[in-house]
Amino acid sequence: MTLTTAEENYLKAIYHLSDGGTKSVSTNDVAAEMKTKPASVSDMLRKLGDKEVIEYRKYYGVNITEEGKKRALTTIRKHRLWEVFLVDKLQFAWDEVHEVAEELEHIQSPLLIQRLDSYLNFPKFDPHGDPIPDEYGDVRARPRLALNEMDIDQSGQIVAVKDSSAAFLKYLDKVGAYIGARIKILDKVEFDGSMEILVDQKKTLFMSKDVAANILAIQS
Amino acid sequence: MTLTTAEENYLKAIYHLSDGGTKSVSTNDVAAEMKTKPASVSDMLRKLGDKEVIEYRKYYGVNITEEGKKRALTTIRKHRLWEVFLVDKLQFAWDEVHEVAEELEHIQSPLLIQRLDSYLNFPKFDPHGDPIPDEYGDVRARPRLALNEMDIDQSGQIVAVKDSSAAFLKYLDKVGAYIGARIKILDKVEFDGSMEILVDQKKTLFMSKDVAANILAIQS
DNA sequence: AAATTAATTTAGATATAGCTAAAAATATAT
DNA sequence: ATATATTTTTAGCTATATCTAAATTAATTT
Ligand SMILES: [Mn+2]
Ligand SMILES: [Mn+2]
Ligand SMILES: [Mn+2]
Ligand SMILES: [Mn+2]
Repeated sequence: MTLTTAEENYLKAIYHLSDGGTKSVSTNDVAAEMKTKPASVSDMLRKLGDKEVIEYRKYYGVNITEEGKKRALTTIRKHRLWEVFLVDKLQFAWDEVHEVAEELEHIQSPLLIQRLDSYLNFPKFDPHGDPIPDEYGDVRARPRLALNEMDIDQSGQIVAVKDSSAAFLKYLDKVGAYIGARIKILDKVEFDGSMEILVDQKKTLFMSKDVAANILAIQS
Repeated sequence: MTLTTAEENYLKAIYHLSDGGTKSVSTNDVAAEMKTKPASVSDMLRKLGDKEVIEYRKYYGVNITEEGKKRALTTIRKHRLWEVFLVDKLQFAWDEVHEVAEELEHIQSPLLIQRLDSYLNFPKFDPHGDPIPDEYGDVRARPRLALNEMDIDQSGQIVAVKDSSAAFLKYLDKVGAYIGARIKILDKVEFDGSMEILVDQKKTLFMSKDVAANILAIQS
């Protein structure tokens, strides 16, 4: 059973919204994520249910099936491999890749993806620090926590961003935060949750709680 | 005015059938090329006419406009650049690239194509010897002639194939004919037009007129 | 010139993917 | 328990891209 481009996009959204298939997802949530109307989502959920990639009970939201999870992970794998290609080989900035990858992920050719993976040297993470599922859909997820969840004096390393929007990534570029940077929490303001962070043992950075919540790190 | 994927594919077909816009093209010819029905073509020609990429007079076939030519050449440029990428970087065989390129050519991102071109070192020809239009749509076409048009004792170099089907390309691989090979016509059989060709000064190759007609060379 | 054949278009389907407006079901508050 | 609010679905419409069958136009014979 093949999925159309629209169906693949919906399935990927459902996979993300359900936290990898662990929660059920509402029609309205899908509509918001897909920037479309609930009425259109209802139609699509019926179709995805017929194709057995989701379990759909009218009025009670959807759960992704094992088959659906596998399909979604294939699309996510393709999306992230293309992002690596664009950044590593074509010198795209990390804030320029998402939209193009959103198209490239729908190209149908298992050989292409296998060769691309090998050409890129089997990368494990995309330019935003998100893990790339292997060809069987296995994701080796690292334990990550948002900067605003870290305590004063804790050290770590930035490994990913939660928000991949161009606006956010450009802001990170500007202030000098990047994936791989070593960080230490210097201060947390009780009042508004804003933070002071030491980057690479030399640069001090002030950020709002909102920004901190979108930067993920591993502790060391 | 943006074109849909289907419209881009039709326009490319019309461009090829019209020999680069020099001849008008019939509905039936387009239907055959697109492996679809004349009725579907009539519908599409009306749409392409509305978008002014072709000039459409009912019952009298179509001519591609300047704007249409420009659009078609952009799609052809993208198709051929992707073919080079697949062969040069991902080790695809020249008979494996066409279908994937047929999808990749529709990815919308001028930056992507500009970067891809540069990454591939501004190739002038695709893996089948077809010229790659530059970003302004200019094609520097070499004078080429089919092997069956060459005379005994003439020498030259294979520069392209007319037929890019996997079946034909695999056959060429098997007999050892490839783009860049130096050739000399040893014999032509009057009766059926079949030929005897010397490849790279060492290997003798027998081929039917049909095969010879699909191999293009420059004389030397 | 009329008849026949070939090419092309139109009419009326189907399938996908979206929309708005109205109806229905579920959840929440009084 | 009833009323109200929220969520979700259905109905009906639009647009794209295909199809088959019927109608129309153009080209070719006789
Ligand atoms: Mn997508
Ligand atoms: Mn990413
Ligand atoms: Mn195509
Ligand atoms: Mn080619």
